[in-house]
Amino acid sequence: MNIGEAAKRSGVNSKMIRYYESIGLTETATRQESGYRDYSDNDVHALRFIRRARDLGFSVKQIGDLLALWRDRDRSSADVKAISLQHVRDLQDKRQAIEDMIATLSNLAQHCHGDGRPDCPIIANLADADVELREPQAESRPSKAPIAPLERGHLGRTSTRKA
Amino acid sequence: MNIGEAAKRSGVNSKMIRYYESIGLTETATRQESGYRDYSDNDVHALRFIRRARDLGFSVKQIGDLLALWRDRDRSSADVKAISLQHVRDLQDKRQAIEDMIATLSNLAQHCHGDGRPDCPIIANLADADVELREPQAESRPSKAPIAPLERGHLGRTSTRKA
DNA sequence: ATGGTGCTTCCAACAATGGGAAGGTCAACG
DNA sequence: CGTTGACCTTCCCATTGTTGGAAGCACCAT
Repeated sequence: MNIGEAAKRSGVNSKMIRYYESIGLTETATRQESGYRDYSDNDVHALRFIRRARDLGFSVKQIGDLLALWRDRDRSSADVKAISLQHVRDLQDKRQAIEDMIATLSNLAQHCHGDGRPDCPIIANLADADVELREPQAESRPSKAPIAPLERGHLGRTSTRKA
Repeated sequence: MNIGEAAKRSGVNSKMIRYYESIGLTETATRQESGYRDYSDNDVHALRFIRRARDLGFSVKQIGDLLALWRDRDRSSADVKAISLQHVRDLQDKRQAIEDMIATLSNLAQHCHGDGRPDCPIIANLADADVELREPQAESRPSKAPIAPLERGHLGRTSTRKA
């Protein structure tokens, strides 16, 4: 079948199918006489495997490892589990980083009037991390908590970075 | 002061400082007679502002907006709050996506022996989403839950994508 | 003057994806 | 038969934010 059909059936679009081939994630597709790439049901199956793994947030590199294990009938399930659990830990780290950001920013936003006046604790905090927040609108809170850490370093960005 | 010193004081490295200038996020730095960029305490302040915003996961585009508001003494805090709350929503979406992945993958991993045997529900699920999991090791659970959704589409990847 | 460090610019790469141009193929239709 | 339109091919470019390097000046200390 043509690449378009394979794309439709696998849920991976043509562009990506060619890309995955180009980086060696999938085997080099056989060609029809026309020069068109030719795909079998088996190929579609592999593409679906890739798509599912991508949906689970696996990197292309990890998927390569998983594909190798998939093809290896003698693999040990421990190998697969190790990759997966490592990925789960990566995801948990990301989640934590995001949650920290949400907490800090929500806290700041909560203390921002959000009206026409220029005073804004969010801006003030970005400009100078030492600023403290005034007490919230109408809540029982110690009011003097020096807000979130937001010190230096650490992995603020969500993007995957080189380990 | 030289760029290296500004980098040290702001927590933004030289490479990034030049980059931020090149994309117009910061103003064009004045030059010393040597041709070296020259930075004032004020510039360092702005760079710190940028770093904090990056730590909170704001995109460069958003930071540009926040910087404009920072410089505008007549800004309304509502504008700042709007940007921030939108960002919080973006972060929450990301967190949700990640949590879904964690849930699915943890579930699969939990059902994987992780020993030398080749049977592995993780691989099986990637290969064919219809496979069902056998009952867990030793837990009270309905055992027949057709595992996580992981249907098609949606935003599986964590990376920021064009809206 | 010589070395080492810091600065300059420019170019490339990463990951994963999308957009588009320029051209060849195929099937269907008049 | 010819043309149209949908599909395929390769190749290049853009994205986002960051890092790496190379080649070439500037500065400071010995």
